Amino acid sequence: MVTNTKNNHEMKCPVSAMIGLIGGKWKPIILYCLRSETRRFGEIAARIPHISRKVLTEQLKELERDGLISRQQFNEIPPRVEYTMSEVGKSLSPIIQEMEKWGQQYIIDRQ
Amino acid sequence: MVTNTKNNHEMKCPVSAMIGLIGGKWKPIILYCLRSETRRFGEIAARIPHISRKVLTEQLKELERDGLISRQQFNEIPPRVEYTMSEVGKSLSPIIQEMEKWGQQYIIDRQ
DNA sequence: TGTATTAGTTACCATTTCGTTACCATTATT
DNA sequence: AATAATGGTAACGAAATGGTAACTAATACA
Repeated sequence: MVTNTKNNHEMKCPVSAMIGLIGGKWKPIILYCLRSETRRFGEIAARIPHISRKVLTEQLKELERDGLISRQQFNEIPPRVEYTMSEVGKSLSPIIQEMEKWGQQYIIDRQ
Repeated sequence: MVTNTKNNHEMKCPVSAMIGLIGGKWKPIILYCLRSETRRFGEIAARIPHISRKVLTEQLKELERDGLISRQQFNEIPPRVEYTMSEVGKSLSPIIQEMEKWGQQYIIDRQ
């Protein structure tokens, strides 16, 4: 999945742009994890088995950079960082739900 | 999304599955190119500048394997091969349209 | 004979993405 | 003094993806 928008073609295709935002191996699951709850870094990691911290960090950074989630850091020891869906991220929910329905049906039909 | 429950986190997330089908650098553009017309290999290549024949072949094969398009080969010289959206592919159109609308708005808002 | 045409394939390389392991800073607790 | 807790980084490598250039088969046509 190509996520950045340096390529002109991709910049002009809104569908590619959107797939770039929510695609990749882990982003759908991360967004699902945050769909209705604010969560700490460690909570997300615990709820998504097999994701490495490095990749989780990277994906969260991208999601934040792209405005889909927001990150709040508390100056405590040990550190606390909370991630929350932004309004932009929430505006995606209906489409993601439709994608989910379609994907489920597709999986069933293909079996 | 059903992925990240403890018992079946091996199971693939339907949203990821769908993104896998239509994601990547060129598939959205290919699907757009075929949305209402049957087209020959060369026509698709001509309408998508900068795509290499190798990658176009690969992506068309995957789209066909996944049931989103169908391929019809005519035994002529020089060869003729036509690609058409399948019913499954067409059933994606409403979602892709929603993605397009959302993506357009996102691009506007981010400028 | 030589060239054009179509829909690819093959070999090879570059870039992107994903994964593993070890490590860090700071404080409270033992 | 050692350890645990949290939210990361750094170094490295493997795998997936994308790109380039050369090549192919079969026939029509000049």
